[in-house]
Amino acid sequence: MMNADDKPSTEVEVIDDRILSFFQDGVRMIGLPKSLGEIYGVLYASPKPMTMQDLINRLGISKGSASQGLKMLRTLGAVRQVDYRDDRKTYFEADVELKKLVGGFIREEIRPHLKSGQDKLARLERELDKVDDPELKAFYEERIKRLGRWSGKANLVLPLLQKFLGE
Amino acid sequence: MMNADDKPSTEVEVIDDRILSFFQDGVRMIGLPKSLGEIYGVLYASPKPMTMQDLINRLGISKGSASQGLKMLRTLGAVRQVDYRDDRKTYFEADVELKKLVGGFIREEIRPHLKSGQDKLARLERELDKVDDPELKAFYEERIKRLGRWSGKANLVLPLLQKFLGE
DNA sequence: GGCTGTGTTCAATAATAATTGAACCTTAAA
DNA sequence: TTTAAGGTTCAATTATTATTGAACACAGCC
Repeated sequence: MMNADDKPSTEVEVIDDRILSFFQDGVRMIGLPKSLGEIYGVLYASPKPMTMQDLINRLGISKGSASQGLKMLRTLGAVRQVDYRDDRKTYFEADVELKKLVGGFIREEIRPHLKSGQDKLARLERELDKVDDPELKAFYEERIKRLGRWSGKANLVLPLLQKFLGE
Repeated sequence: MMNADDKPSTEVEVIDDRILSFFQDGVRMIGLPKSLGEIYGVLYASPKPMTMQDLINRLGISKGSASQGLKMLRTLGAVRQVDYRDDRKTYFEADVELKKLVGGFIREEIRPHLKSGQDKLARLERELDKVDDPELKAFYEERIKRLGRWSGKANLVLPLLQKFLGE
């Protein structure tokens, strides 16, 4: 959360740290590792693109962490590589479009779970036939149908959400 | 996920296990401990109210876990105590209203984070005055304002979400 | 009172998830 | 073709979270 040496000195560093801590909490809320929030936070608070080494210095994290964190953030669409100076290094900057962030999160973290849930449901429905007791069968039928409705609603609401947060 | 003895024998037990596994994944997705999903799943799949001891037997978990899990599920509004038989025991059943579940989750897990984020933002804005460099100040101003917009959108969207999932 | 069944709490422990660091790959410069 | 810098991967380690179990509280019964 702080500089690598734990001593924020300038006013700007204080602000950076606050922004960082904002994102640290933010990612926890949606169940992503803290370091993702930290990396994104640093990039979000930086007027210039940064290299992996910059992040390592700033946050005091390992090369492995930085590499993996950036990878994940890129697949989420939260961070992008940019051309900047004619280095061998790769430079990164935060993508600050909420639409993009939410979209990436839904695509990577929500959809797959939802899908696997729906597969499970389909299997469950087939299982149901084998229940003999008609009363019990009716009970399960209702409960399983309800799960289907939940799932359907989630499918409906996600695009709406994305749209709403997008404009 | 299975019975305490790991041998689902009847068809009904197979279905129960499938429902259970459905919820195990479901709670992971929203970042709650697996055991909550298990407990809720058992109750969701049960035509009758159950006691804590029933859950302990079914899931092979400890008394402490069961007690804590039920407590959490009650504060989320996912499970409720019901009168059933004139026992000394307390009986529980699942609340199956999606509205209620989503509402409880938003209230207990989302709102507090959102609130703390908004507090952080307010402090950040005050900090901003102390930045001298006008260019840098403009940059931070933009970024911080953007965070405020995100936060505002979240505040707007939550009630809508709840409404949409409710009917 | 003492005893038993039901439930809660919380420090200790176990399980899980995140982070590290060493080995490795690639590319470009020497 | 050797060296070094930038980057990735993944098994080992560390940190974090969840679960346990023992101690406790309460209520009804004997």
